[in-house]
Amino acid sequence: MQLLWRDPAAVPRHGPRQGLTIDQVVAAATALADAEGLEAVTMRRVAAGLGVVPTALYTYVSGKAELLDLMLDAAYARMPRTGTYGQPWRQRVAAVAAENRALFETHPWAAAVSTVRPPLGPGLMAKYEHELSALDGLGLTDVELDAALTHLLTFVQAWARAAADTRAARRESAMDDGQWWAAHAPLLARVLDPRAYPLAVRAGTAAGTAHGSAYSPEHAYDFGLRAILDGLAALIGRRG
Amino acid sequence: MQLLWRDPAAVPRHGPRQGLTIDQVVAAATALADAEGLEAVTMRRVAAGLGVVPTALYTYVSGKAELLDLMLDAAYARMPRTGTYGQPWRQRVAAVAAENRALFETHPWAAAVSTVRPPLGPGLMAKYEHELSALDGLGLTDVELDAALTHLLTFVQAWARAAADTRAARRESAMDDGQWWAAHAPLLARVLDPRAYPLAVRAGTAAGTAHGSAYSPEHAYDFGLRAILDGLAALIGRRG
DNA sequence: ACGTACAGAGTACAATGTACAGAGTAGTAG
DNA sequence: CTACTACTCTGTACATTGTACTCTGTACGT
Repeated sequence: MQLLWRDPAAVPRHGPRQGLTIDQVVAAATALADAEGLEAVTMRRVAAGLGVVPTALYTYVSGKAELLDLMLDAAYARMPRTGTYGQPWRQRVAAVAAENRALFETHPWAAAVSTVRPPLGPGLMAKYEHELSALDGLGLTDVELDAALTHLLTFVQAWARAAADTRAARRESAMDDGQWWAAHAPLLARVLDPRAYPLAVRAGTAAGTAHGSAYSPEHAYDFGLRAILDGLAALIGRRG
Repeated sequence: MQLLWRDPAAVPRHGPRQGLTIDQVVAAATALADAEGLEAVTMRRVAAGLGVVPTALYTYVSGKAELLDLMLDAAYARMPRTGTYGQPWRQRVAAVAAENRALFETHPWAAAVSTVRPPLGPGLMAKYEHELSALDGLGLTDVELDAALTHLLTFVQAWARAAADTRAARRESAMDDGQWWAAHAPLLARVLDPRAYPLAVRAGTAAGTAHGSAYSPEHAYDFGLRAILDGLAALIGRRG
């Protein structure tokens, strides 16, 4: 908490100056996560990137969990915030979703770190304030405002996790969807009886041929965002 | 894949009989995950629970990832499937959501394991077939059917993860929300200026006092499910 | 009966987060 | 100016993880 806000009451008075800054540590860890994923962020590698011994990092952060908090809040703080004042509300809300989607595309690791009881730092506060403003003036109560935003953000994060998992599965199996299907087709043909699973085979085939794979992040995002906007419209209609 | 479907072509012909069955291994791992969470599921502890040396498990599964696949498919297979034939569609869809919510309440670890390119086993197929039937007959195309179900399941899983994170945060900080707030209030009061973050402070306070904490899983579920049903209603209205 | 293919035991290794002890440094109190 | 104290950074150490490898013994097919 004190670190998140860079609380000046927390700077030490005695001893040698620190050779690095918290921001350098956070930046090094973020660069590593961007380049090689969250699992590459080990205390040893972050330290090596800074020319320092692993345990030296513990004078900057209390542990790895706190480092992740700081990374996330810093990423929030850097998010570009589209000005959408005066635009129709569906566009404003879609812009919020797009900003979060862009965050997860720049920093795929951000989707993987937890978000409940999140790092209550300046980055998150600025983000929250900005995103609430996109939903303001629709006649919702304050509680509904918060719930609607949470619902939207939950969707975008879940989508980003699914998209990242898709990429990871593709990479680690070293097959594209066609190869995967070819490898498993014999067993599946024997076992996926259309009489036992009529709807599943029908819908699965339809979705598969429409998207070229079992799961299409692109289509899921478009469908999901539209559904959420329609759901929000119903709430607004009830209130306004 | 062969293991998921218990392919009889995969049973060995020579050598000693296996002292255990795959199902015993999966059951032991599941029991461990239910009781102590996914991080307690180590090959060593699963093996110890079965009275066997860790590396003996590798004659049953090819690695930990496959074990998790088997656990998930088995959990899918055990899910009770509510018969909702003839009920209004909103009730049918809500029942699907409730079944998945119940799954994640019985097996919190299930929310944490990935779901894209999922274990295409008998449990998943039966689940998929059952859940599609709840959405059938609404005038949606097959692709929309699949997308709508995916959207709903993504929501329930994301909610379950958030709920689990909430519980975990509470446990590991060893504070309830009141204590947490009391511990951080001085700094937050200094730093959360209502003039800098007017909407955030207003909506955050409103949500916090309404739910007794920053995030209420219960409220998020009710709000989210309603929003999704409303969004689906709009799609159905457009089609039907 | 015998060789082959398998089950399970034991050992081993690299990687992780971080606790702990020691050496050196810079402010502050006397 | 000196001594103390609080601090930074280093190095070593440990428990824990998944799993590769080797070895011993077993039971089926010929």
